[in-house]
Amino acid sequence: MPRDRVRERITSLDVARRAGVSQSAVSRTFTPDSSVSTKTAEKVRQAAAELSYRPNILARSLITGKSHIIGVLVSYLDNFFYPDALEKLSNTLQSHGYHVLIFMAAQSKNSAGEVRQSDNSDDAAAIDKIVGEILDYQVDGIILASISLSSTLAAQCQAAGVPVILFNRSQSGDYISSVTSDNFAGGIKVGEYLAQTGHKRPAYIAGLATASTQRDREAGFMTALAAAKLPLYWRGEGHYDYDAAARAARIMAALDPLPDAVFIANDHMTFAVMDVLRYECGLSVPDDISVIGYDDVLVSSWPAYNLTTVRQPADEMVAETVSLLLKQIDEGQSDVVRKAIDGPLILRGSCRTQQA
Amino acid sequence: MPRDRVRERITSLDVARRAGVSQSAVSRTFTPDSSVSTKTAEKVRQAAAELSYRPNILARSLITGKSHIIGVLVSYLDNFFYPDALEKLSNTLQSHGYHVLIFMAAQSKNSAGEVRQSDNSDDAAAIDKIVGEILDYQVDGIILASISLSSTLAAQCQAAGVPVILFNRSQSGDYISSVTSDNFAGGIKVGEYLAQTGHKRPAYIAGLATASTQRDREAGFMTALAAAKLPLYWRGEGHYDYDAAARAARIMAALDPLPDAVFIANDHMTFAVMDVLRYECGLSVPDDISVIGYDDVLVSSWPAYNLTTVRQPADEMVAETVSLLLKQIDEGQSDVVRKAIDGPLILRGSCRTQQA
DNA sequence: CAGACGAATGAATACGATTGCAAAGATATA
DNA sequence: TATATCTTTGCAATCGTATTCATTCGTCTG
Repeated sequence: MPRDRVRERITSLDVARRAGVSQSAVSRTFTPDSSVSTKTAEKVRQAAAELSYRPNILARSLITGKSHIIGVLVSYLDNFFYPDALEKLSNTLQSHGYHVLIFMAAQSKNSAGEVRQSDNSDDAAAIDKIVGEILDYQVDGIILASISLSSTLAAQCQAAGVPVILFNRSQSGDYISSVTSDNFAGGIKVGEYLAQTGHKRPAYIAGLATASTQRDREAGFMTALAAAKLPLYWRGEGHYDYDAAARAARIMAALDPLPDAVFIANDHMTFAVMDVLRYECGLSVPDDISVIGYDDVLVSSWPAYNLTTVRQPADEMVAETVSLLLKQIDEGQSDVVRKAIDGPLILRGSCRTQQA
Repeated sequence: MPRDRVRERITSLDVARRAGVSQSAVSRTFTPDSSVSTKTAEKVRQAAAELSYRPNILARSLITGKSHIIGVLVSYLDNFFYPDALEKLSNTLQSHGYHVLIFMAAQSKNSAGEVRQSDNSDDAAAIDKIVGEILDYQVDGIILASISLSSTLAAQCQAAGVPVILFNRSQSGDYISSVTSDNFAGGIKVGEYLAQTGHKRPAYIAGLATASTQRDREAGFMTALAAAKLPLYWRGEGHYDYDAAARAARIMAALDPLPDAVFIANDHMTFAVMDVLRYECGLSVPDDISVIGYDDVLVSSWPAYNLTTVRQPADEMVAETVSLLLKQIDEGQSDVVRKAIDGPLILRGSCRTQQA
């Protein structure tokens, strides 16, 4: 038996009538720091409970101009760093009275297993389109995770008075605030550590060419190698993609002599590399080759990989992102901030610690 | 230099003035299937573009009663099945013109590493509170991923005319629609397969006791074992938690004789079990013990685990969830549907395939 | 007890759109 | 050309709430 098609909503006016007060009184009861006597507030709460009334946030937003919604745009979630960050972002914002409207930038990988290219110019239009949709929802702020923004759209957000923060990516040209780990310093730590531990033939497998994280990590790494007078022995590209990294690893494994260490631009690719080295090539990590990754996602600490890696301090990055965003919301557009948070090199078992 | 604190919004009225038409005309231009001549529509689009005007969705929702927002409540994201499902849900809904407002039910795990208990009665109140918040946003529908709902709140959603769908969990008592894999059938497949392949001492590590997935998988497994006249050799509990599963595995590994096979209620726990067996106990999988999981998340196919497991068909589950939800939204509350989608047993290398 | 002052209240308006309605315009038919 | 029919168009009401303003109420002080 079909139920009422349209259930009429209970409004503040209904509550007002039942409580024998004005609609204003109802509104004030549910608005903090408003002038209501405890007596009428009590009557209103009583009536509201009986009718199971709850204020309509959308109507409220229309008046106040604040939706308490934050738009979060994420390109993909298969790198475990992002679900973790998203969970923390959502929880933190939730505790501040905000909520996350989530948008995905990329389709899932196509069946041919082609490299994902979420940063190229083709997709830039798609990103802009989605950011437009986000703005339609009158969000109070936008967080872009591992995604860049065209300058025209950045300007549009600015014009709309909506603060934008880049999470885990930075953009030098435009004036957008960003929060990242200190990728350059992280790269340096890896380079220095490989030099200290006596590695002689270091290799590098790069991430997505357009990503600032990739550029900075590699630049730091190369800087440290140069300081140690260690030439880079080999370089491959993995585009931050598991399958692409696996292909790069196969090429690397065919080198003679083999590199004695490889730094890979993130953990997600590193899993692919280790799998290929161990299970396709029969090599041992770290006896035949040392492996270092970047991110320190949860899986990296599992014994199957036991990965030496640079930690991205997700908690701090999220805390910083949220506090920055809320500050910009409260104070209006303020100065552009580029925060890079330092993370430690976590020593585990995938990298040889002694001179060979 | 600080910018305008409050940038005045551009409304349909501004556009109307610039285009020399009425405000209604502007609204109609942006409302499909409305009566506007192409000539005025063109003028309006032109003016809108010049002012970079976009309709305010919140205001529109207030009138139409449809927010095009779907509230999605998720308990945690560290089991890889959920980020994957969330990504697919968001993409699918996005392609239908809806967007996902995400809510997290559980805090991140506490530092003591205690078992997460997102289904117990303490948290039930928290869930209800969050669902209340979701309703405040006038969502058009709610999807609960691996979360149950109190009957009082279920009634409240029904009263509010908001359809609710349980994803990957079902609830027999109340009248809420749900979409799951066919967990009972999956359990049977595992039991039959272990029997066929000549295993004699099967063990089981359970998930969260209150979860329907746990109950159904175990029930199916036990049914198949009984049919094959195989007694269950040992049973442990892992609460769908990595660390708890690791503890269970340590207990199991101390048994003499060792079980010759273990079915674990999901892949996430299975990784913990395999890590303990291999790297703490020096056992070989599957030579010393066969291991079968449930979910077939991405990591399960990686060579490091190469897991024999029952696949949960995420694509189909998501497609079914969305189509069911949209149907209920369009047609008003309709009959309660409980969909259980069959998934295959994926044979990989973690389970012995021959008689011992 | 009169006067003053702050708190509490309700009426009215605004937020930015959609939409029913009636008038006006365009097109077709006789 | 006059009439009928179908499209366009603008006016005005509406969605559910916050908030200004004027008013009333209560309390305190001299």
